[in-house]
Amino acid sequence: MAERGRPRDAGIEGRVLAAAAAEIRQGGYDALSIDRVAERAGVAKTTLYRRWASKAELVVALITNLREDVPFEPSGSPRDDLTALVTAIAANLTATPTTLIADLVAAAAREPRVGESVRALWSERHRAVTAVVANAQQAGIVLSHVSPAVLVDQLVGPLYYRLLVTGEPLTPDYAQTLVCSVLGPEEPR
Amino acid sequence: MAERGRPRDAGIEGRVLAAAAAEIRQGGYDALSIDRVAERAGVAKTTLYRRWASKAELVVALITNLREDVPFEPSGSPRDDLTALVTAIAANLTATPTTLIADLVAAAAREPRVGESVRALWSERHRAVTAVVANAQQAGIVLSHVSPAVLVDQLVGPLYYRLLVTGEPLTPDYAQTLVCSVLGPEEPR
DNA sequence: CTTTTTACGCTACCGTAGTATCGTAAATGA
DNA sequence: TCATTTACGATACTACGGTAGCGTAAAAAG
Repeated sequence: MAERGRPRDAGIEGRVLAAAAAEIRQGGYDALSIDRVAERAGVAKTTLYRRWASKAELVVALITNLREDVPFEPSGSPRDDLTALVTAIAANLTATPTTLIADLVAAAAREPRVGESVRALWSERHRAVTAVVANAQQAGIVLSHVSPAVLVDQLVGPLYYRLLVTGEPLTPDYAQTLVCSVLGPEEPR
Repeated sequence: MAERGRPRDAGIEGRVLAAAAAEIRQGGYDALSIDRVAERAGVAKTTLYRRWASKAELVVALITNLREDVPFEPSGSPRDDLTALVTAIAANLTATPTTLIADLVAAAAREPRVGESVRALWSERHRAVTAVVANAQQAGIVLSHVSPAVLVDQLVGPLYYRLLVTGEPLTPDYAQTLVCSVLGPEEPR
């Protein structure tokens, strides 16, 4: 059962990811050069490619590592929950350089493995939003007969559309408007 | 007023675009090699770069050229119009290789000039959808108080979101569901 | 100790996008 | 005719992502 050959150097992965993080932080996806990352980490390029199949996979691993899980507890008010979730996603998108997201999306479309990783990255939040929408619908707050999955697409999709296609900014205001459009106008208390 | 130096060879642009179209048609964005396009068109690479600043700009010019304007006449029924428009956009997106769209989006995020071109490409349809939504809202068919621009984002954004992020297919059914979600359930006649 | 297996570094290599330089061709203006 | 200006082709170059091959180091199995 034990490993047969020479064991992998345990420090390499961390050093490479640290070097990659330092590079990508100041210049985005394009500025991250595999040669430079390898040199900075004191590692041969071939060794780097033994761990990650492509630059895109390295970046995905990097993002996955940097990601802090935003804990989400339902507050009882679906409207507040949805607003918080959508706003958080929007904030996360604006905090990340657009070119990085775009290049990641492009890599996901090109390489199936990267696509899976990217989708796994977002599935957690996607599920959270879906759950809140489904609850709101069952509670009668959402009047639409449309399935929660579609409503989620209409909450989150516009964020990506604005970011990647129209280039318009993602203000907190906009996130709230999206929620209002799905839930209906806020009722006065 | 007349041009001063040696005039540009009028046939080059067409030959290059034809060669590029032939290459991109069988392999997408990545398969399009500038060197091969230049060789195929019988043109020096430097001449090619004198006309298009980057591979992305060449591809944008290519798409712009290939694009046929889909004429749209309002039918009087906003629901039918919206369904037709959204379905047409979805069909157009699925007909184009996803990697091509993704790479174009990535190039748009990287190079401002490409971004303008890409946005100009879609602005026409975007305006058409906006006009229909605004009319429907004024006619009282759409009950939402949300601005037409946001509703348009919620109609079109999910298409891109599915295509580029979640990877789910864009069925005609889905387009109709999006319209129903915005307009409310269809009323029986 | 010897064989086998895996990891590593190194060098060389391929195809790519894009740039720089240079000689030359084709036009205009004096 | 001659200088100027622009376009073109050709060559060489840089930096990049990614691959192949080789010698060697470190472990386990015999």
